[in-house]
Amino acid sequence: MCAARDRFWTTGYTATSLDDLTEATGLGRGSLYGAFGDKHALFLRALDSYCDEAAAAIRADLSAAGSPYERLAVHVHAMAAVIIGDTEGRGCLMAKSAAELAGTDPEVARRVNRVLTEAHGMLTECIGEAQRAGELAAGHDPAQLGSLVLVVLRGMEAVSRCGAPPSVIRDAAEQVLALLPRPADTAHTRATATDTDTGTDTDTGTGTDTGTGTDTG
Amino acid sequence: MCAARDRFWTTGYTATSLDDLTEATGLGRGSLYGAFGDKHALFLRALDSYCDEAAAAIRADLSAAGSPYERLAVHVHAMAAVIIGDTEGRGCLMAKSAAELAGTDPEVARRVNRVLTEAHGMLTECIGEAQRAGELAAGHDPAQLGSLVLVVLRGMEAVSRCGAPPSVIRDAAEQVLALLPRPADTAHTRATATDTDTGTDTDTGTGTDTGTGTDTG
DNA sequence: CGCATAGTTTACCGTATGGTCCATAATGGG
DNA sequence: CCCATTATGGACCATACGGTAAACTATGCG
Repeated sequence: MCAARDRFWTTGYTATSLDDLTEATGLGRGSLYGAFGDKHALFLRALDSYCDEAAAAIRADLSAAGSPYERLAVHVHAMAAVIIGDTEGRGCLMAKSAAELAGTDPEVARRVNRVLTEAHGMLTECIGEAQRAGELAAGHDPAQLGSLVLVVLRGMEAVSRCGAPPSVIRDAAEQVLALLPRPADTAHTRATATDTDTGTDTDTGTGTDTGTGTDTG
Repeated sequence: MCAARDRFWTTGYTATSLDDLTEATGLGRGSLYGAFGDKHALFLRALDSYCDEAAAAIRADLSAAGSPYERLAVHVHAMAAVIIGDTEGRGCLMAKSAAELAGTDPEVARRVNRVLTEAHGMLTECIGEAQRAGELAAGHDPAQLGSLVLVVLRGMEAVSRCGAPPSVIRDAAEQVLALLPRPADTAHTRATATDTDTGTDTDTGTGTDTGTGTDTG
């Protein structure tokens, strides 16, 4: 089924034919129908698999060792690195499926929305923890900041698909982390902390999490 | 050709058949081929039209009356309002085309990239002006902040297509504007300015620019 | 071993697809 | 008016499409 998923990922649902799928999987038509029912059901299975992995990767990043803010920064930089490293321009199956099908296929829309909602929840939780730990300023709604980070993560993927150079993606990742509000009593150290964090997290993200985040696209 | 564009916009390129196009346009097949050459050429014409309008709408927003920061805020809120108002979930033809075709069709990739690059330039220019006018803090690279705003704009569209509720889009728009760095000597008035701007710009964006931005999707 | 069941391959099906071609209609110029 | 050219509609084309059915192969049980 991984071969089928990859084919849908590269070519899109509508433009992937049954001949494409038999070729990719090495199975005959009857076998594909026997195992999966029909093209649409196979596609949903592939999408489910991808979405599960994407959610798990986010969860892993945001549950890892380190302080809440560090985890958040590692995740954002890892996502940026994955997007930048996607030199074949395949993008993200979830986003591409949403673009192609969410308006006409409620099954796709529902699956994609589930992952997005889950991601928003995890980001919000992590930001809330960072606030309680004193890494980020309290007094801002963590769900609102979570919305911003979520939108940036999705936006990096979207601009990459539109041919944006790596610098745009890297800059957006760095800037959103740098601009999250710090506690007021560290206002003077803010510039220093920003520089330190940027350097540290960029390196960590690139080296540690590229593999984990590969499937997130 | 507007009818053809709308059909491609709703259904996607591959899934829109020639029968769909003859129905939408009221023209026979021979006429469509006579006027446009083939399906792909018609699609590129539709995409060109859409991209030109999108770029013009951004230009209009960022060239309008008002201070540079106000213009930026108006644009971001207008885009958020358009996205939130897209209750049919049609999304943005440019983004959907990039998702469906940019990986396999260089003509599409080039067109989409042109608009994105142009938008980045306009945002960067506007942010630079806001810095020189003292509305935003100097000392940050305007291109980097432009990247962030661009990514947020594209990300709002992307999450909307994934079924995000209006609050996520609204919050992301408000937060990115609120978090752009202010001049250091207005740090105390920052909270006040943020509240004032949020209220003013939300209203202005909804009322003034919804129409202009409609085509941006 | 034989038999029943499940899995597989592949030819075939009816329908859909983008594009072509031709008869007809519309338009403009002499 | 007539004639030449262009535009149009729609029938038709060859090919592609998702799905089905039948023949064959593999597997497990008595």
